[in-house]
Amino acid sequence: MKEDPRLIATRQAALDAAQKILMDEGVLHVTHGAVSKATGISRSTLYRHWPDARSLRDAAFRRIATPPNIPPKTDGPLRSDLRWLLSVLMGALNDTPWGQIAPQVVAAASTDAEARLVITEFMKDRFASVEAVFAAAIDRGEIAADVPVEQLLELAVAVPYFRKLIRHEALNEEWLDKHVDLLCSIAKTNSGQ
Amino acid sequence: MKEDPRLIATRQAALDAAQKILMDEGVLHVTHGAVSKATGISRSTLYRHWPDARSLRDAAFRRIATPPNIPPKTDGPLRSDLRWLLSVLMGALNDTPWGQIAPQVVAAASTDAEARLVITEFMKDRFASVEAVFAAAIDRGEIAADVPVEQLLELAVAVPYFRKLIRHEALNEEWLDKHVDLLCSIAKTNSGQ
DNA sequence: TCTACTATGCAACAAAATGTTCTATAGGAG
DNA sequence: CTCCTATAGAACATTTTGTTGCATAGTAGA
Repeated sequence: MKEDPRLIATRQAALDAAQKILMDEGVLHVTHGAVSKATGISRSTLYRHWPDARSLRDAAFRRIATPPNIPPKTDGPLRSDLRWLLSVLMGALNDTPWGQIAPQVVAAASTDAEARLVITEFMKDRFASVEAVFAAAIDRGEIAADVPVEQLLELAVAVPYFRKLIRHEALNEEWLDKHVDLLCSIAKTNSGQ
Repeated sequence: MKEDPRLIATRQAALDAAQKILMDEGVLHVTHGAVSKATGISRSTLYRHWPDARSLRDAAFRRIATPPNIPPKTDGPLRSDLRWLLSVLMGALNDTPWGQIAPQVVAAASTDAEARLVITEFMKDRFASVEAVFAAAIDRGEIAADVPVEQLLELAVAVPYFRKLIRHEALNEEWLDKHVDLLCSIAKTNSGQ
């Protein structure tokens, strides 16, 4: 049995609006009333879909926070693979809802286990991708087997997040080049410690 | 003319409670009603001090977000100076209200110019401290003059914040040692690029 | 097309949170 | 002791939040 198309349409329109409100005005303003006014959907219908304010906010979070699962390239030289992957991450932070919403999720995570789960899952994927790139480089003998991969992973991902979420500075091609340069340089000189 | 001691006492007690609520339950629960119930101060008095919910929350934020201004040590070897400074930062993130509240400030910053200002000011101080450490090391000839200091600064600060705020992982002595090791190693091998 | 089902809109309602205003009281300053 | 002012408390208006019943309209299936 298929779902009633009206359910789907309502949910979609409501979450679209909730997402926009979340990004533009912050989590405080994501309410049934605000979504109703933005969409024309009646409050009672919204309450039927999401029984209270919290479930509505959670739904908005979860919808945005679904990560685009990106399989890493591991064929080129390390520099090329790394640049491609971080370029995708940069694009996601700059141009997708996730980039705008991440700060709110981060904050929610400090008091909400659900949001914390969203983040750790998301990060696990990120780290796995970057790790695959380094592992391939080690397999190819391009970098030593004993480079501190864990730390490199963290550097690779921490810096773009820090710049974007905390410092509110631009992530652009120029920065990306420098960042990749530094990572490669570390990977190639920091073995055997 | 001095301020009425009752004003001071009320403000302090109220903000103490607001701070605790902010950390324990999140910004959503910082309300005049909640603070009144927690402190015994009447709602009307609280409204006299902070005319609306937003100003109360802002006050709670600003009170916590005041950074402890830490002058860096620049006399020892680089490794020692760096470790001392990052150890203080680690301590602040682990054990002070700032560490618990930072995620909320980060989130607020995405829609609130005031919060954004708090963060950038705070970060400017952090960066200046770390920069002083590197500059001293360059003066002593301990590291080359052309190491990419800007990037090193960012690495030094980004990683602890990322671990704490986003990954919710522990900052401990073991991690600190590794982090400082890596930073020194980068500083000493990455000149002239 | 006809029928049974169900999601929606709407209005009325209850409950709680959010602000406002007034008055009596108590603490602090000179 | 006296004036000033901050607070407590209650009464009140307003907005937000959540609930319920009912008429309407869209959907699926025969």
